[in-house]
Amino acid sequence: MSRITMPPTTGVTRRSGKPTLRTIADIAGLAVTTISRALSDDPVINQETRKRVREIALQVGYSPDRAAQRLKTGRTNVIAILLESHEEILGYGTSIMSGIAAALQGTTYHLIVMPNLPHTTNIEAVNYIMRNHMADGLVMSRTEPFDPRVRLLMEHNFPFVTHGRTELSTPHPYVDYDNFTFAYEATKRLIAKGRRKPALISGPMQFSFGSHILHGFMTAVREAGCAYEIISEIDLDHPAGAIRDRIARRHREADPPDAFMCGGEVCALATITGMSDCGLTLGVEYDIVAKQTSQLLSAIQPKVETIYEDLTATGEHIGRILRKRISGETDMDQLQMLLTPQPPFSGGAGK
Amino acid sequence: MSRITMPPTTGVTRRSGKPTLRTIADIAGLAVTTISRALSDDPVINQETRKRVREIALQVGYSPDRAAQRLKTGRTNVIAILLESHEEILGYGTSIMSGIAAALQGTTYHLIVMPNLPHTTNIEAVNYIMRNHMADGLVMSRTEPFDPRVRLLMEHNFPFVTHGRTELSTPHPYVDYDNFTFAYEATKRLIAKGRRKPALISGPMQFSFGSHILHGFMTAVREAGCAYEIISEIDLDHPAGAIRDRIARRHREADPPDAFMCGGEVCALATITGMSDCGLTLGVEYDIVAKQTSQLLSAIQPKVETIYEDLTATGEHIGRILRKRISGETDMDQLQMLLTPQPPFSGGAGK
DNA sequence: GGGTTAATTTAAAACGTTATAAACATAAGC
DNA sequence: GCTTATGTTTATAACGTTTTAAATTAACCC
Repeated sequence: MSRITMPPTTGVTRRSGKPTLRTIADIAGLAVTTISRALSDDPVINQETRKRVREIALQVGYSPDRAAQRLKTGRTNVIAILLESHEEILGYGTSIMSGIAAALQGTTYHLIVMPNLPHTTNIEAVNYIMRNHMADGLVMSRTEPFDPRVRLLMEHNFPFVTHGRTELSTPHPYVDYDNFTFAYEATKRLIAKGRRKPALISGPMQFSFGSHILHGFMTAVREAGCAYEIISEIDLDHPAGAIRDRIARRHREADPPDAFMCGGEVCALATITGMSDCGLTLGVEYDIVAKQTSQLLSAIQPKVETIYEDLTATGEHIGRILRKRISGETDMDQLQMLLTPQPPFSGGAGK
Repeated sequence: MSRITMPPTTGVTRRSGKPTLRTIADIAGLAVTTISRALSDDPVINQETRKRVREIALQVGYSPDRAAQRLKTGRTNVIAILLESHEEILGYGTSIMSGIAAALQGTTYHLIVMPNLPHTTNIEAVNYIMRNHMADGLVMSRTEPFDPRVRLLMEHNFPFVTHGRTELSTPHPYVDYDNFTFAYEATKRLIAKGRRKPALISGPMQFSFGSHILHGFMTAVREAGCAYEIISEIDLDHPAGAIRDRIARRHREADPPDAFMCGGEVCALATITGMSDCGLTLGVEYDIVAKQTSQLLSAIQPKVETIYEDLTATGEHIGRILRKRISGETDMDQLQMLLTPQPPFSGGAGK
């Protein structure tokens, strides 16, 4: 019996035209292993060989098979973002995603969307992603002070970045907008305009940003020693119609506010409409300062003063930080970022 | 030399705790192949065996390794959506994505986002996705009458669904909103209110929906035999500020329009503001009919009449049709869908 | 010129799955 | 008791990559 072994199937009959490492190996007359190492620029491979292999790869239009890499290495090269349904307004989700995608541009990472469907809880989605290794890292928003998702992720040492801080004792990667300073400065502006009684339409209190806004607002009104009000029954998550009605109703009761601190553009528009229902004019009988995340409000209602939050930039930071975290960074100073509202305040970003 | 072969590594020492087919095989005392077939409910496997294997799988929390499946079968189980940067407003992208994700719920498909970064052309992104087999199917919006992306995809027989129709001679899968009927009925409403000269703020003409809107508008004004105007210099893609300024400027010139057909909520708000700059009141000196895609406009300005387009439902249809297409459906009647504006018009959906 | 070391390349195995073809019982036909 | 059929299970190979360990070549030293 002949002992001569035929070489394994040579790269002639592939199932599709797509070039693989073997294609390059056949052309270069080298082994598949060598090609693999050359392309990952392993210094153990001769400098010249590496160059030649790179050139052939470029020429045949090689790009590595993600499934094979993932199977072998256990890394998915995927970043997942948990999308919430009430983020559909004014492009919050899309802006953040564009930013993340921009930060991922030029890397091997792809962005996949895990929408939070009504009947799935958030924590289930997180569990699912971890258990099935759907991604190498995760992005979440709407963090709660003692967010159970964050706890779970940290327990499993799974890389993630939150948009928003928590109050958990163990530090974790985050990117956040300084909503305290935003609310503080916004409220001070209302008071500086000579308004007597500013009112707050707050974020939902179960989320961190809600209490940051509240805290900023309260600090400003206490410093000024003026009257204030926290509008009851509604928050930023309520539909515009509900906010509008509530504001109008409030005005018809005793001692109404004459200034509003709004955490979002929709909220500001709804407030203006509610006041207008009562015959009041913005800039005359009352003022508003709002957070701006798109170009809509300032174009429609320039009389609303705004403080800008750049969500696309936020997304870029999130993407960059998540990459750092995945590649092993543990120094929290490198993994946390607090974005300060822009001028006329303390301009620029940085922790 | 002994000819006895040791059985291949048994599933005792895995690299992680994650159960695989081998885990189940070891427990059941069957071969890996059998498990694979049993789980795919292959009738060649004994009914009882199938049941037993399913139970074990459930018990150990098995879920198949997507990378391995993908490597073996060549199918990615991924749907990609091409995201455009100007879709960031009012949650267009997020709504569509939620809808698609809902249609994908319960299947093995994941949704990945391919953002169209400024320096990448759309056609490059399509090419990239096809060449690298990044997905089994693609979703695109903002179709042009002779969309080169659609041509390319059809040439390669790559499954896709567009949001919007083309005028290409070869039919292809799409989901579209009937913008002709929308514009026609909207314009008729303006005329029915006794308005003398309706004006159109059109979509960008390079896109199919722009010309559908124009056509609907023109049909209505010609039937009525009334004066009309197509506002020059701006379209729906312009920022709210630009639309506002243009509308105000136009009003100060000769023979201004007294009614507006707006293709979007932002456009309607900008128009109202522009007119308000000239001291005019909606519902008194002029009227607007607009397309509604969120709850914002109707809450803020109930005096604007709207016709609703449900983008999440659109996304669901897109998802369902793409699945059909991927699983081999070729009957175009099953793969095309035109959504008709809701009551008081011809209500309901259907081609 | 044998022995050691360094530089470079390579063979073989493995990741978890599925497709192909073969093996194994059991029953039926004559 | 031999084939033929049928129902059920299995071994083997393959998808394209990376990792481990081994092989090959070149260079250098006494």
